[in-house]
Amino acid sequence: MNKTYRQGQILKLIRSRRLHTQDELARALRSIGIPATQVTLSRDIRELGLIKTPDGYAEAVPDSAAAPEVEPLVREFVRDVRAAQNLLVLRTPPGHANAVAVALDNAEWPEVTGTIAGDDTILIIAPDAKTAESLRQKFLEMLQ
Amino acid sequence: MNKTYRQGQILKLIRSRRLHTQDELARALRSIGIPATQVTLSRDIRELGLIKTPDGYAEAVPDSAAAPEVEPLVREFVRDVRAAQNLLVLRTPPGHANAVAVALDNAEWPEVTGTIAGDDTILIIAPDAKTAESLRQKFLEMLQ
DNA sequence: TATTATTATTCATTTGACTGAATAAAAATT
DNA sequence: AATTTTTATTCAGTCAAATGAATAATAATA
Repeated sequence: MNKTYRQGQILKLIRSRRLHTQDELARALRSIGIPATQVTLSRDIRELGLIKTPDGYAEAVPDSAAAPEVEPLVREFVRDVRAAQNLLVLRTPPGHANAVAVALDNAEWPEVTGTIAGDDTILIIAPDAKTAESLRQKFLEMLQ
Repeated sequence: MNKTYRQGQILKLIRSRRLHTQDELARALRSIGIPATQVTLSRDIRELGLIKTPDGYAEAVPDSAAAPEVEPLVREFVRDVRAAQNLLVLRTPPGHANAVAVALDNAEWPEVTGTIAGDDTILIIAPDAKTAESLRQKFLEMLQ
């Protein structure tokens, strides 16, 4: 069973009814044909940034929600990294730039003053040229 | 060595100089620290939709460029699929909707009249409700 | 056409992501 | 505080993607 879909159904379930424990959630999922153990749900809950409330599991307020990790996204989607002055230009396959930029924004690195994403290009504004270059190195290391 | 990055560097290389054979390309890559065999490059070239011209390998004109496969993207990114009348709503993690929509647009399925993508939501317009429902099934099967 | 050069495919191996069983850790309850 | 319930972690197994060696298929050239 597909992980992203399972996580989507977890979100759907906790929005529609109160689920207080991971075992309860496991049963709810099983009833819609998605088998998963408590171990897997523990991981899903962390990845989705869910929090446990007296009313059951709930989504965290946006800013504290689980931020996607930068490195896996860079490793999967970044085709090229170029520096120009204090700017960095990352290229991705078509349509993927935004996802990488979202992760970068959430990460709130000091080296990243801001980002703008198009369809296959991300512009990263760094504080200065030196930082941009070291940031470039950081990305290249992620790409090995 | 990372696949997406290697493919990005292949694009960069063929834009900057004429590379006539896959072995030539392999050598060019090796010189910038990216080891790859001819076998791997044969696959990369297909995935990138490159074409062989008298001036060496080149990118295909956009429309005939290699379209990303729908199924792997759906499997990796789609969290939920809902139908309403002749419309289908797909949900993805933040930032990934566009990539899936790009693949759907390129696929030019008869069941998909058009798509609109936001940040984490894709609206698919189908010709009619029946088609929308069968399309929903198609997606659910991809997700197993 | 025969030969050589180039590219694509098959098969086996490697690698990493995902998952579950067992269990440790933490929280809740008695 | 002791017990029970719930959650997180470790370790090992499974599976799919990525890759290369060998080789088949195709294209270019003599």
